[in-house]
Amino acid sequence: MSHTLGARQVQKQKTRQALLDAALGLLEEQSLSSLGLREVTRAVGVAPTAFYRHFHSTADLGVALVEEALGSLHPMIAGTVSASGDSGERIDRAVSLIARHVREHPAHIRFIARERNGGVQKVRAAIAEQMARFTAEVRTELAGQPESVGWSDDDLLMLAGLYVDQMLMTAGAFLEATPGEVDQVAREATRRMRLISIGRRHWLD
Amino acid sequence: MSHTLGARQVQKQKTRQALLDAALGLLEEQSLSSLGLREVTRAVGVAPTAFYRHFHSTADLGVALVEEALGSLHPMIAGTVSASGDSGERIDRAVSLIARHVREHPAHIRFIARERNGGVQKVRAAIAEQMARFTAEVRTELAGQPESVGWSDDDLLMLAGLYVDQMLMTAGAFLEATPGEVDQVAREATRRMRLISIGRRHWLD
DNA sequence: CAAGTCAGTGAACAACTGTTACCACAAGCG
DNA sequence: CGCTTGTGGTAACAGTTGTTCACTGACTTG
Repeated sequence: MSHTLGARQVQKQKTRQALLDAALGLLEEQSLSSLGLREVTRAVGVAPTAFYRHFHSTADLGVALVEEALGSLHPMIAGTVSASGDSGERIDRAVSLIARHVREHPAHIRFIARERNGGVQKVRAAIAEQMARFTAEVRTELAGQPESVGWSDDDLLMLAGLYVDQMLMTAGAFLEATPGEVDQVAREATRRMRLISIGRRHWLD
Repeated sequence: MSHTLGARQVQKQKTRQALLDAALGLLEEQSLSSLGLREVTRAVGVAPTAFYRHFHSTADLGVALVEEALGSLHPMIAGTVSASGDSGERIDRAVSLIARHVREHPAHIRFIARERNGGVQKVRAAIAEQMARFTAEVRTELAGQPESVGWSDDDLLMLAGLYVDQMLMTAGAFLEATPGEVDQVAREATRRMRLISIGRRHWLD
């Protein structure tokens, strides 16, 4: 979509990415509202003023982090819901996909879980918007399944929201779990999803 | 349980409560990890050093806030689950009880929702402990209901956790909702709870 | 190749932070 | 009553913060 950009832009993007990475690292032990601009630049090794070339404020950086963290989740969510097999197999597959994603990108999902109700309004809004997008995607995915005949659009959206929220909570539980607790978290999450699926099957009774 | 304590202790408790109240107010627009000790004392109108007479740090104050905020929730949760009537009536009652509690103590539940995944480890742990206690209470409450015959203890605990998490998420949704959206949030929460209840009814099939 | 653009630098600013040591003075107690 | 206890206040400390201004020098463009 864009022709090869000059060495100038490349270097700029590299610094910008370094700022994002450093911020994500620092946010493992604090919230965005306490993240200082100087703290980030110090971790990267650039002058504090360089920050302004990329972001207006740390809140702005937070919004960029939301895009980065949730952008990579779109394919996963889609793959989770549209998997083949019966209900039980799909749930197992979904839970292990979540576990893998948390293992590979812990800082990203920690950031989302933390700032979803965090102290920075713009970041909360950005996360809510992306989550609504997820929910809508899951809804259309669910709509194509045979179990969904006779469902109203509203009810499908409700079910999708329930699934999405449950996924994020499961991811958060994986994060806090010690290595020894991971299996138990997975089993609990599986049973929760199974109960929801059972509720889905009898919703129209 | 304690005999009337002297005017000394009374004044101390009053200051302590003022610090807690001021902190809760300040935390509506930021997270605990960015809350400064001086900020709190300034809001109360006492010297910064007075803070140390009551708390070691702002993290300590956060733990105290957890007790205050979740202590008042115990009776509500119990009343929610053990209400009389059929499943649908109990759900409606629970949702409106949540709505009322959010309306009356918005700062408390905002604090809990925010710091549940917040940047302060000790506060996260305190919230997790209280939530586990809630879940256990709901479990024993559920165990006494006729719908629970044949359920294993593990499955009851799973269901209780699902309910408790759903309640907190509903409370959080009420918080972010504009006055015009409140009714829609209530309806969505009701439908979610209903689906879970349906899943419960057919769990042993 | 000259001119201009712009990412990053360095110094300075006023304001703020947590923490310390020391003091004042009212309450509690022998 | 005198003595101790302990809440709260004052003053000062070394560091930190966000933001400004003028600057350098490598890249881009005409």
